[in-house]
Amino acid sequence: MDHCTTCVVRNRAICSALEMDEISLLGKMGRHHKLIAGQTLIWEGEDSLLVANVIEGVLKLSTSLSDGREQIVGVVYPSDFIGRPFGTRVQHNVTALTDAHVCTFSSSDFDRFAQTHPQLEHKLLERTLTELDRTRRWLLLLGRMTASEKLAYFLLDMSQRLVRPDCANEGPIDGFDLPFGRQQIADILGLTIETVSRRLNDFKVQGLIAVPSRRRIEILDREALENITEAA
Amino acid sequence: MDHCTTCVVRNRAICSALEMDEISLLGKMGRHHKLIAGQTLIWEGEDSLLVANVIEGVLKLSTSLSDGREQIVGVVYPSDFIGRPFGTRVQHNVTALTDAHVCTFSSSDFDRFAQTHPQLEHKLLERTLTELDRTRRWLLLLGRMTASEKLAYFLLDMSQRLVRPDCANEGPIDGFDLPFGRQQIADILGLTIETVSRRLNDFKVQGLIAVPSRRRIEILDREALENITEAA
DNA sequence: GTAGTGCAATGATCCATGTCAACGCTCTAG
DNA sequence: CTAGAGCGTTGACATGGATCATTGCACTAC
Repeated sequence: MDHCTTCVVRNRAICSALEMDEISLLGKMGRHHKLIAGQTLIWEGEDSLLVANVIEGVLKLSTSLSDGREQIVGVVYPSDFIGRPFGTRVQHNVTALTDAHVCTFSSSDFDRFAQTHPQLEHKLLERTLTELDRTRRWLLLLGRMTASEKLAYFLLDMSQRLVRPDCANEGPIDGFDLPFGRQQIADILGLTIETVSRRLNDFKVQGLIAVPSRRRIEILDREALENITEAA
Repeated sequence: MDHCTTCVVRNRAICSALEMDEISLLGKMGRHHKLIAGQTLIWEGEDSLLVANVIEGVLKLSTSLSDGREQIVGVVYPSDFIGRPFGTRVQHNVTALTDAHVCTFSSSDFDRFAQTHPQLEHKLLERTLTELDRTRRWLLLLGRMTASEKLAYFLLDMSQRLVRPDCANEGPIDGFDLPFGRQQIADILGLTIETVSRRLNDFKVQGLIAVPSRRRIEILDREALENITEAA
């Protein structure tokens, strides 16, 4: 939680995300926060509007009903932005799934900065449109897919998104560690942990995947998983 | 489907949406299309990327699985934008729910225009962020709500969004005509028509709503509907 | 009027997923 | 070693919503 107005650590994530000169952006403003897995990001002050940029780690965005039912509505990775610029409050919780490092900006600082850097708005718009598309595909998943279809889609999606940054080679990988426990998978897919467990076991029995440890998944038959999502 | 390069009809919607001078935008480019209810907007050529602005009417964005299951992933109203600027293909169908009037721009024209008008990008970003928020709340609905909760939420949402443009007075209205048939309500909420029909009837019996005709809804007990969505 | 068409409502049954409860791993602390 | 906590798995059972089939109601065409 070290406040740093003159930001020593170069914010590589934000710069590479925006394809901008590092120096122009940095040392500007921004508070760096380290979060440990499970910790929720507090939008300090309750009425101070914030925007944040993920530097390291994976975080979830979630909403709940008053009786405790929870739905994860977004998962953010390094270089992604969280929050609502331009004066609207964000209305979901932000929780670290792994240890994480984020950089927050007050909404007013951010807006002021955006005005002088049209490239920022452009990049942000592109990313927001991409996120909207992703979220809309998610609607199809939640509204119309069976548990098996949801899980197959989820596993394939993860195999694309969890590509290690150090492996520059593109393309999905067949073995990966989920940043999620069973409860979180359930909260993403709109299921219960029991159903997640059972359908995952089905896949295992059918030889489509291997689960060598709690969070490790190995895809053995990608094509079969694709067939499950695409029709049924 | 009259092509109009020098656009005579002033595109009020797009201008008011952007809070820009009408003249600056118009006569630029843009093809006007009239769609009749049920008609699907064809992104002509299949590889020409388009952006569109709704001038009049209500349209749905939908995706389907190969076996016919359909999920509506967005509903757009006058002044809303459809499509993906910046060179990505849009991946859902756009269908008119009422007779509609849209104005389309080639993606390249639109992008070129956007570069010289940073306000356009700004407004577009604001709208996209709002739409993303709305879509994320929809995830909660599809993933975690029961049929009754979904319907109550839907009715309340409609009562806010279907405010006639001529009624300048803000606030939700208690009687309105849905631009949807039962099947479309089902496709929005991830239900079947039968369930929609049954739960709607429950509300009727309980005196929460009246349904004087197929598409007309009158909310009699708003508070009760709110209680249904917010907890249960 | 009748016939036909397109939706919506209702009824009977089924099944996928939720619910509740028990059990089993694995890791840590002592 | 044992105790306990935290997850994940498995089993038995309940149920909300889907499915299938029928009926009803407007509206149009003739």
